[in-house]
Amino acid sequence: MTDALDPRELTTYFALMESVGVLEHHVEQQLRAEGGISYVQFQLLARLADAAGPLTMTQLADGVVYSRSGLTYQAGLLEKAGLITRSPFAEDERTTLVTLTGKGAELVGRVLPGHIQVTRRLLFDPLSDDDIERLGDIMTRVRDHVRAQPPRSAAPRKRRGGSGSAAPVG
Amino acid sequence: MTDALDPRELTTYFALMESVGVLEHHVEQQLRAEGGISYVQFQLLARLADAAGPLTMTQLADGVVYSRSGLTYQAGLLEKAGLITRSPFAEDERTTLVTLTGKGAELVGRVLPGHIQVTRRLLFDPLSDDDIERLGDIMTRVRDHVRAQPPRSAAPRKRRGGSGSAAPVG
DNA sequence: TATTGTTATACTCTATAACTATA
DNA sequence: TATAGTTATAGAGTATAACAATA
Repeated sequence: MTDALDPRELTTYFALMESVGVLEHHVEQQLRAEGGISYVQFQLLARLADAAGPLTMTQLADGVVYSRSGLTYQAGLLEKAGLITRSPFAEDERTTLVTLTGKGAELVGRVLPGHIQVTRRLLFDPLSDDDIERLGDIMTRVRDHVRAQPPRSAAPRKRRGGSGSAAPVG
Repeated sequence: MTDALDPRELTTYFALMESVGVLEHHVEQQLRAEGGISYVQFQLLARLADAAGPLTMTQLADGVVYSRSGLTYQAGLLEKAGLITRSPFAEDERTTLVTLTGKGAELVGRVLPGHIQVTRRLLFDPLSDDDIERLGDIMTRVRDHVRAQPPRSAAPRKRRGGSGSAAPVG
């Protein structure tokens, strides 16, 4: 449990977070303008498109939305907009299955090219093919690692840690 | 302007965004619990700590907050909490200088070790030293690239693009 | 008892536009 | 005219807790 702050790690971390923050902001604007959806909504739709079949609410949420209620809220919006449908799952009646509609798939297809363009312009432009491959390799490993991490996203923690929490600023 | 979707780029991009999303969420929780601040607030304080001197509001915001009002809001909270002070700048009286207080510096110092720990556990654990160095190199280039990008963050765009915008989901 | 999902509610945060003041 | 910052306000999004229903 070394506390020493490796400056190389710190630099890497801050560059990563700032870059992704700016990228995400630009991507949000593109999605909002061309598709009328937020980035979270895009992630949910894209995940369904990728799955090529229905997902349960929990599967859908994992790594995207971090509270059950937030997920229900987003699913409600997407359903109201006709982009997904929700239906019961006979084999486990607690579960809700989420299916991408044709309209939803169409929206993903319509929005993706511009999305890619923004990503190219901001993220890939200054990188070589080798950089991209290496970055993909690294981040795939990180993603698998964080996915394997104990605290499941949609399952809220119960415990309130022994040392208490600091007084909030807001 | 190629629209073709290079699958390698897409994989890289999605892995990057999901990883950082999860990392940011964990970091938010750590900051909230140990320091009572949000990630945006941490970024602002850390930027001031790094600058080792006052910054203007605009310099402070760049790449962190994307609207002037959002910045004023956050600065208001931080000032109320005694973590920063705002003062006029004699050489340009439109400008507000933001200074980190001792309490603010103390908070950054107090929160940083746990912050690093979370980052290590989620981001750096599955990476080799060489990966980290390469990732740092890549993301530093990307950060410099996005910083150089035309649309300055705190300066809102005026134009409303010719093709109009899509109907919002919400 | 644990898990899946929904609802109600309170709160945080962001963005838009209108405004002030200085360059 | 353009830039720096503030204010008011409205809207989106998130989290907590209480709830119902199934495993």
